[in-house]
Amino acid sequence: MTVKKEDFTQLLLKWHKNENSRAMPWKGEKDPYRIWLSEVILQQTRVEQGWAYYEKFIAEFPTIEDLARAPEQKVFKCWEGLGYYSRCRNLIATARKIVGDYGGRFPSDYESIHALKGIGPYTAAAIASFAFNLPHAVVDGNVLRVLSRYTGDATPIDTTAGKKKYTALAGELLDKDQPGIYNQAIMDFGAVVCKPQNPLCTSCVQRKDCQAYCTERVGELPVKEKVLRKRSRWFYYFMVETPDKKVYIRQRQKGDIWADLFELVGWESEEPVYPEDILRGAAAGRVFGKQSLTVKYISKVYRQELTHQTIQGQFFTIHLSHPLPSLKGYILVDKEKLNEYPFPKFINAWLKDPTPAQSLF
DNA sequence: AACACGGGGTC
DNA sequence: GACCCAGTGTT
Repeated sequence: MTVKKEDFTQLLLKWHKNENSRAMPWKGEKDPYRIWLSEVILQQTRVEQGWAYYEKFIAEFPTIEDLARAPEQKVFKCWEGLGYYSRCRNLIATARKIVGDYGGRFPSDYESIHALKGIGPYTAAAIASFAFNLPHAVVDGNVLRVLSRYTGDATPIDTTAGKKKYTALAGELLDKDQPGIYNQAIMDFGAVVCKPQNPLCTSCVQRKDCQAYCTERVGELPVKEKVLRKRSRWFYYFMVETPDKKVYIRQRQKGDIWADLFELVGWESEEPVYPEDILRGAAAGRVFGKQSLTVKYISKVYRQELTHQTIQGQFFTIHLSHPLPSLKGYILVDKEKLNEYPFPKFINAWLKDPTPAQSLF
């Protein structure tokens, strides 16, 4: 499929200039630090959702030096609730690398930018074009959708072959005299006009040459190959409180969901478990031994839907008569200071509003 | 190439 | 409930 670049690109730029009123705090930004920060926040994240986080990060860490020297936990606390927490870990690592190895100055060529942690082809192209005016075309979900529809191409966008094909086309269509403007324009166009659902085809400036529109296949494009599979997980957590109002928490390790965030004492099950069985089970015995403990509350069943998982679980409030002699891997912190630690949304839902007892059999 | 990784909006 | 969002890293 060949595309007349002069048509597509010129119409796109004209639309951007005359009809695109989408405003964002980082638009037109030239500081590579701010561009980078906004792009990482926006990976797989809607502009509306990332907006407040960007403002918070800029206020808290105005420069890359501020970010590089900040305690990790403080940065994670700022990221709390945004999801995909490896982005935060890589953000910290890259800030420290740039400050340590590049004297605080962002590298200014595509390959060096791409080599940084948390920066893939999309983010590297965004930074290269927005900050350094380099001719690299961004390929995000918007671009894939726009190009698939415009060319009427049913090649799946979530395959290696598809990405390669659309990336090549994106590079051809790029206006190399103003790559930043062009990249901004095509992403806004995808978000505002060529939307996933109910695109604004009847008023679209590209409709005359849009193959999907002309052949009435807009609703069928782009094509995705992979089917989403969901897994169910159950988490049973204990707020184990000592007489002096301290509780046990630990940091989750990498390799699973919520890496680097904190969690309460607890364990996971592949199947739902009755509260009675949780408390009677061997695992509870290993944790609490013969210690006399009081179960103050058992929460309702909390549930959270994620893209690839359904999380369910319950929270037990336990009061100890004496602190446990040792609880390997856990730290003991003041209950009042729990809000200084980043927790998954699932746990925060209960921490912020602990539902009182169900039955205390 | 396939899969894991959050949370939220829209229909 | 299904799909998608200014994707990246690991295996």
